[in-house]
Amino acid sequence: MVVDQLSPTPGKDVDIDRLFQALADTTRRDILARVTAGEYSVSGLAALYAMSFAAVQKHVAVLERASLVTKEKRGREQIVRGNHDGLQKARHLLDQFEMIWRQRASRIADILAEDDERDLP
Amino acid sequence: MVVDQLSPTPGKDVDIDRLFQALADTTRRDILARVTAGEYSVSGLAALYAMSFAAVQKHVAVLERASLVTKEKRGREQIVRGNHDGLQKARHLLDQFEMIWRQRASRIADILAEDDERDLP
DNA sequence: CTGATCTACAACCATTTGGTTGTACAATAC
DNA sequence: GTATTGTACAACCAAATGGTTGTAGATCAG
Repeated sequence: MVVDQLSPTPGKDVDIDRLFQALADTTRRDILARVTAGEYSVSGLAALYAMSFAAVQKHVAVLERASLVTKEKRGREQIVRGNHDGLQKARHLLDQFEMIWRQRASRIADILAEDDERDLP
Repeated sequence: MVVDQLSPTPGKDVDIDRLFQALADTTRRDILARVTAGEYSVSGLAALYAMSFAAVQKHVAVLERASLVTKEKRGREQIVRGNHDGLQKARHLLDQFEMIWRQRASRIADILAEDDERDLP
């Protein structure tokens, strides 16, 4: 039975830091949702928000560095697409926390079960 | 059939920003994992990391503001526990992105299906 | 009571972040 | 050809972040 396995890799995990950091902004989450649903050029995205083109460009760069998005040059435009793998990685991370939670719950259940045994002859 | 429903609530969602921001740090994720698995006092947590007590205290505060953790005073100690609801909220958010992805996939499937219909008499 | 422990909070500092404007260049349109 | 569009990138700025030290208040142990 595995008892303790909280941080298999101790040390800064910059990739995951970047992943959640990228998700920690409303504009970036909105961009991610849009490019996940369909294709957008950077300027097409920029037209949607009340901020400069450069600002949107930076947001896309943050998403790209976090592997949540990919860019591909098409003519003079840069097409942005959602990257499913990046998303799944984030989801997987949160699922691990859910697992830890359930492990704790079952450990508590085990303790209760041991109490029951003690009551038996 | 729902076609477009990317941002039902336009505007800064500071709660979700805080949620992912809180998750975007290795130390905080480690703290979260530990207090999700069991109980820790703030000083008990502080003993685990190569940084000052005040720094850990701040990390716990960030997790608390993000509703990922709760604190409860017990004697002179402050007990930190994982908050399952906060975690589920984050997971739910990523599940929504997964949904958007699948909607896009099925929309593409629909287009292909329409092509098939055109081929039929 | 005295001393040790646990916590809270302020002040400070370096770095990062989220935004701006401006410049430069490649690809398209006319 | 020239003009326009889409992008990249630098320089700058205010605010937030992640860390420090120091001070002060509660609570517990002897």
